[in-house]
Amino acid sequence: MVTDLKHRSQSASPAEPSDTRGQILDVAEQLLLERGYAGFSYQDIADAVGIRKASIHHHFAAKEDLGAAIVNRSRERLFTMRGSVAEDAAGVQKQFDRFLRFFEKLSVQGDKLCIGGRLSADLAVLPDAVRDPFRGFIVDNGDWLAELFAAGQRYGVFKCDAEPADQALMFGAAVQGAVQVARSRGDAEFFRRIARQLRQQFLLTPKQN
Amino acid sequence: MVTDLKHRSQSASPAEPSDTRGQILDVAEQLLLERGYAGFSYQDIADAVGIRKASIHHHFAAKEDLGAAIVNRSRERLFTMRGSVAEDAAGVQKQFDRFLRFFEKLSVQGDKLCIGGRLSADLAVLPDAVRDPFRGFIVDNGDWLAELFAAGQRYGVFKCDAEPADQALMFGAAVQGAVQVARSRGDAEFFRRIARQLRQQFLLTPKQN
DNA sequence: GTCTATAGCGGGATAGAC
DNA sequence: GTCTATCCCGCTATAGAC
Repeated sequence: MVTDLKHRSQSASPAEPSDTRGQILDVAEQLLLERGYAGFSYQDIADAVGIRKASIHHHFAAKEDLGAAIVNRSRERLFTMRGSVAEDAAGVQKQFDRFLRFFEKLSVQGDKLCIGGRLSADLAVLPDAVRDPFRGFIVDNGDWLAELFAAGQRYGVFKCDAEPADQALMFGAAVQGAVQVARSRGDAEFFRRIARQLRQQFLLTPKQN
Repeated sequence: MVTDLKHRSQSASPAEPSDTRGQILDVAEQLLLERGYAGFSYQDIADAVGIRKASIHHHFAAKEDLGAAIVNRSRERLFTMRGSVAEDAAGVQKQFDRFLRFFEKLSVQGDKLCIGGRLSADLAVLPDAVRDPFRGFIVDNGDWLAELFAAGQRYGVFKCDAEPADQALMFGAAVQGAVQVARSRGDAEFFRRIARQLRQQFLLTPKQN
């Protein structure tokens, strides 16, 4: 279950101009994904939102509170967006597709990593208050992928040549690595090539696109 | 060709106690892989080597010089370690294995990323003097993997169900992602599971191990 | 809830003695 | 080649007026 959060209403980005807390959260998340946890400052956020950096402390007393809030929001977002694993072939295939497309969009829209890849790279410089919820996020995500692959084999969507849990693990790693490779080569086309390859590798009836 | 470097003799770690420059380079590389480019300081290095931080500037005037030196050394090391792509089945299989094992060792020995994953995550906060040689490193590595997979199909080591260049891309991404996943879950066993999966996926005759 | 002002720290970098 | 001492900067965080 997802931890209960006070500010559920701000889950959907972007926040309204009147919602300062939401704006801070949105801006901080973008900066985090682009530059890493140590790579953005309250000053950067203040400039983007149009307030003074001291004011941010009113909404997030310490930076680690802000970091934890970003992680918790992502976790909640993931949870509601993907829903439970479907119980028929068409549904599973759709979820598989949506998953891939989510990362493709990230990769295309520029210089960002997904929150998983980002914080996993920052792990050594993360305060406990951020690292702990992040670990939960990672486990959540892995469990869901394993379920998806199990269902996919059951309903004849995926090839059955290995343990679904191991396939899910490899698939997750490949997607994460693909985002990175595409970014470091400065060319989103690399992500698409890898995605096509993954579809051929795992799906019994891969679509063309 | 690898750019000519003045200090080739320090390529093999660890450096002797008398070789201060080499020691700085070794320590800095470890810190970089663990914490990222912005996550380590001249002070950290000074403490580990047992000198004052001002002394480091004598060997590396600015931090970006140190960063560039680490990248260039890694590039050179990769270049000599792997050699040219073999021209027979046994040789290719051995190189494929060595490649996987290199990352497995990284993953097992603890809290580190490979230099590719590390700097690719730090890309947005990297000075040009570090980013440029790093991009060269990435391209080098991708080219070599593509050659390896082409040879592997030619000599019947790998399965032939796709363009070798695309397979190489996906393989590289999966390995990179696997290092990250294993690290963020704090369990090197995940890397081994993914590695086994990759062998089954690509090799015609995967070894048991 | 936002502001000005400032404390306190650690970063990279430099000057100059030895 | 290493040292001490110092500069200047940007960071997180706090105090207190409005």
